[in-house]
Amino acid sequence: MPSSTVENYLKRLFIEQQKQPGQLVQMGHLAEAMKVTAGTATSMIKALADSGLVDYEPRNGVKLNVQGEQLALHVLRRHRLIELFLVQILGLDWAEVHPEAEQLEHAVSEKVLERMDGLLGRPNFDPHGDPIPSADGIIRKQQLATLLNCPRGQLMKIARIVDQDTDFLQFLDRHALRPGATLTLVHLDTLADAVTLQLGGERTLVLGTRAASKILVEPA
Amino acid sequence: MPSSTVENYLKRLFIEQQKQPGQLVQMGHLAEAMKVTAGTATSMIKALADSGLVDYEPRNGVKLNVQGEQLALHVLRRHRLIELFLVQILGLDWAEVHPEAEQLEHAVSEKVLERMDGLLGRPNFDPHGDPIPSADGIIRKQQLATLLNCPRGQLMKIARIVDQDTDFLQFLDRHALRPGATLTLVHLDTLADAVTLQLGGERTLVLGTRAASKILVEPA
DNA sequence: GCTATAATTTTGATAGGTCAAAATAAAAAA
DNA sequence: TTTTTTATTTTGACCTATCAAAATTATAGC
Repeated sequence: MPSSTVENYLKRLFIEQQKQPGQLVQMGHLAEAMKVTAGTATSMIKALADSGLVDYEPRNGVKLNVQGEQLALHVLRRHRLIELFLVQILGLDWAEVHPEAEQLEHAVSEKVLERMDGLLGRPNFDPHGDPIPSADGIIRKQQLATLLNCPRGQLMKIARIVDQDTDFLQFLDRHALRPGATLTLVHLDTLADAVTLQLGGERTLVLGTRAASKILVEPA
Repeated sequence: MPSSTVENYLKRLFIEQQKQPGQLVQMGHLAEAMKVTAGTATSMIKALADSGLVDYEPRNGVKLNVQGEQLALHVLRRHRLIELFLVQILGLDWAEVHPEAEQLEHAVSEKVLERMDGLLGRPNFDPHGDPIPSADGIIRKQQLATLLNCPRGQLMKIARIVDQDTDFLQFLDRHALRPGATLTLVHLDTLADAVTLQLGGERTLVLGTRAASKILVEPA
């Protein structure tokens, strides 16, 4: 049974790999994401390689192998189902469930997870719009636009927020920018590094491109 | 923040202390209950004493001090609320929730626990009839008879089962012996070391005194 | 092609928990 | 009271996960 540390490394590797498909994850990058020193990451990755969960190319980088990826998807499933459970059943705020789920994902048994899944009606997405991997480790790839590359002047629906920082999510929430909400991209100003959004009823909002790129949308 | 190991030691100490009020808990006893070697228990207890959570008398035994007891009650509260949550909300079997709660009790935040408590309607007892300590660490002492010292021939109600072994609990469940069920003590045979019970509708059941002593009852 | 810089790996230490086995102390028996 | 048995504590070792700092290797600049 993998320790929660191992589960965290695998989950992190999966997420970093998704950001740069096909490439190896650099040690420094992983170390920073895990908030450990580079040396710690190296020794951990060597251990994971010995356990047959990752392919490690010294001085080059690391990636999950098939087995590691299955495990990572499993952890991700737990995490996301728990997030939805905390919102839907316990009424927590979607902006704050991430750290809670971070703890619980290592303590919830298969049986309990299965009950949660049933109670929630076998959901496909968590409160941030992230897809929930199926029990057999399949995750639907989404083709979503960001607020930077979506058509202008067209009504769009927020499908997903790809950031778990509570403060950022609460900021979005205060402007009613949550998955499911609709909005229109009015203007993209590359020089000012900003996008102007039309929200419901006259309200407009300007976001920097860094923030805007974290909001994924689809045609409403 | 106490580690889950520390929480487990404190909880165990509280439970063992309750069995023999006023007395110190012996190292060997504690070690056995924690399923560690005696040496491990000794060094752990010394660490707890240094942290100011227990009073330790070398070669004599150990007991929780006020601070340790508060912490233990807090852990116990988490454990028991979670057990009830698993039964009431997720529909798990009362006989099997103990090990699940054992994991979850270290991962659930105050906020989540508070939501569970609200959703369950501020309950006072867990699925085994064990009292749930209040948020400020107060636990109601119960004065309950066992099936060995309760009045004969009188209809009694099961109030509590003081054993967490899944197999034993499932055995009881198969005979509909759960908290809330009623029964009558027909006969206590000290020589045969057995009690005869009258269950609903003609059914009788004979239990050894060891098992019978784990079933606490009150007048129906 | 060399050197300066940046990233990675190694090394030596530490902390929390654990065990096996040796040492010690207390309790029971003789 | 002396011996034997039993319980407890100590010692030395191990494993996982971590860090700081030193050593190594790549990369980029010149």
